[in-house]
Parts: sequence; structure tokens; C-alpha cells
Amino acid sequence: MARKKSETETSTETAETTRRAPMRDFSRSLPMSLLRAREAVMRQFRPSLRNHGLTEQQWRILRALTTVDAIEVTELARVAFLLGPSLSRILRDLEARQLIERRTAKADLRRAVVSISAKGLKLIEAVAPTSEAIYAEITSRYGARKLAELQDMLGVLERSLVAMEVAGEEGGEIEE
Amino acid sequence: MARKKSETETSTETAETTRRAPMRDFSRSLPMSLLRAREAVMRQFRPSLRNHGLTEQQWRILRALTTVDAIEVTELARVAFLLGPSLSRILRDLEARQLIERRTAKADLRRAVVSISAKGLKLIEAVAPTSEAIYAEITSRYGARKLAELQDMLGVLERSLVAMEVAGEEGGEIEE
DNA sequence: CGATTTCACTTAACATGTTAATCATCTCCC
DNA sequence: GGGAGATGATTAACATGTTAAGTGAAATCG
Repeated sequence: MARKKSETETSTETAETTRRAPMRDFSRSLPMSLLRAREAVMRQFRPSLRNHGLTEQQWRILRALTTVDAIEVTELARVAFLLGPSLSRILRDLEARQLIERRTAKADLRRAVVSISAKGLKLIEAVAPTSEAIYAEITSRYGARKLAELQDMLGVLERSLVAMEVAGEEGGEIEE
Repeated sequence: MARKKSETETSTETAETTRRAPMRDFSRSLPMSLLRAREAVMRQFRPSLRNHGLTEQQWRILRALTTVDAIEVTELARVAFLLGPSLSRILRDLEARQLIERRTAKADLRRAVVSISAKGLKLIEAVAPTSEAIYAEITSRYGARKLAELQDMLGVLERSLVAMEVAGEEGGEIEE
């Protein structure tokens, strides 16, 4: 079905009639909804970050570092929601740009402790006003109450999915 | 502030007390909430896709192709929510694996038209049951009603952000 | 102790995200 | 109809996502 070549049309747009309707189910899936929403949000921030020579992830790391004195790499990965390998690379670059400082823990030579540098702090302070203005604009447009509600629902979703993972492993997957 | 070395502690976990509280604001931002929620969802699907040799994006493309007879590359990018360069690479690989077919439009030699192959369809049919089971499980755990509401809210957010972009450009950024 | 295992982090390898540049075609307008 | 500009698609270059493997140090247990 849906094979008709649309003879009543001007023909430069073949299949224009064929594709409109049946795609809905797919593009309305939960992963796609989340992806598009997040992309729409980040599209607001990226230009400003880019003007300051920062990627989204680099910003996340520096932003997280401003809230602590110092932090171990693994914990930083958890907080900034980055995988170890990504974090490793980014920290190498940020250190080369002298935006962060890294030292090894005295008690455990495996662990590295990271903190933001003065230069890094200055950069953050340069970006923050724009970022906060954008965030405020988003909040105002969407509604502060609704935004809080949305984030609550996202949190609940996240937790129910974590519970789902646990339930799927309780048999004993020790098959290495 | 918050510089005390925690002399009352066993000292292997320096800064353990320093970092718990002050991180909240950051990790509760809207982009982080969306990112974590989406990751929690995708974590459910990735293993199954991986078992069938598909990445998330390859699956999105094939899944989109099942809903149309054929589709132009640009339109496919829009529907599968991928940027052109990513799509280009993935289509090259999927074509090499004979999961899709590609031909050039007769009316406009710039345009390429893509469709799923029999082999691709078979693959989709092999993956779909597991995917749908997972989706059903998510729906059941989170609640169908709440899920629909969440997706509505995400859609509203997306649209209000698009409106925001337009508003930010209406002065005339003709500065090349 | 000392071998084995675990742990923190890094590298490696490949796939995708992101922006800019390139290439071929197509449109439009004179 | 021919040249300037627009358009569809790809390629290039760099950053990150993702999984597996590697490396060195610490914990564990015999």
C-alpha cells in the first residue's frame, strides 16, 4: 500500500504524500522525545559556550569543579555524568590549557584529585552570566512550576529504570 | 571554607565530607536531567541492539525506513534526528552490509533515495520483539498515563524552545 | 609475606556528534 | 543559455560516546 505515485502533483516532490503520516509512532518514542528535548535545550547554550572555546562536556566538568574544593576522577565522572575514557581525555586537555589542576592522592597513588584553577574560575565567571540568562529565559517561557514538575517526572523515570535493571539481573549472570 | 582536613576521619577518604551536599544545583539542571533520563532508557535497549550488531543510530535509521517505501537522505536525517555527516557515514556502512538500498533520484541527480532491503527488514523483525518487550516493561513500570504526560511535556518544551530561537534572531543577524 | 584479585585510571579502537569545507547539481535571473 | 548563487550530499577534522584491554597500585587471602 501507499504506492501511488501522486499523479495529481507537480512531480518534483514524489513521495511527499507517502511519508507524512506513518512515521508518527516512531518519532514519538520515548528515547526520541528525550533526545529532541535535550537537543532543543542544548542548542540554546552551545553558541555561548563555543564563543568561550568550551564544549558542553568541558563546561560540565568545570561547572562541577566550582562546587567542590577538589574531587577524585571517578567521583567527578559520576557527578558530571561522563564515562571514564571521555573524562580522561577531557581532563588531559583542560590540564594542558591550565584550566584545572591535578595531583595524585598521597594515601592512594592510584587516585588522582582534580580541582579548578584560577584561570578556570575566571573562564567560568565569564560564561556564567549568559548561561544563567538563557536558563532563566527557558524557565520563564516554559514555566517554573512546569519545569520543576518535568524534572520530577524525569527523576522518577530514571529511578524506575534503575530498579528495572536490578530486577533483570537477579538470577545470577555469573557466566563471565 | 570547607578546607578542614577532617582530622576525625580515617583519612583514606579525604574530602568525603566536603563534596556530598553542594553539588545538587548543578546535577539537577534541566540538561542533566534530560541526559540522565535518556541514558537510563537507552541502557535498557543497548544490550539487545548490540547482540544484533546494531548501534542505537543504525537502529533508528532502519526503524524509520520500515515506515516508508523510500525516503530522501535529508528527510531521513530529519526523521531519524541525525546530522547529515553522521547519516552519511552510517548509510555507507549499512549499504555495505546490504541492509539498505540507495539510488539517485531521476529528476534531481543531487538527491539520493534510500530504502530498506529484505535483509534489513529481516534484521528489524528479529530485534523488534525484544525492543517492544522492553518498551512495554518501561511503560508498565512508569505508568502508561504518566508516560504519555511526560512526552507531552517534552513536546511542549521542545516547541517553546524553538520559539525562543526564532525570537533571538528576529533583529537581523545578517553579519555573515 | 606473596600470589591473586580488585581497583583507579588510562589507552585503544571504533562509532557518532559537530562544524566547516568541498563537490556536484540545480535554480534563478538577466 | 550562461553565470552567480542556492541546494543536496559527502568529506574533513576534531571532540565525545562506548566497549575492551592495558597499567600500576592497593587490598585480600592463603
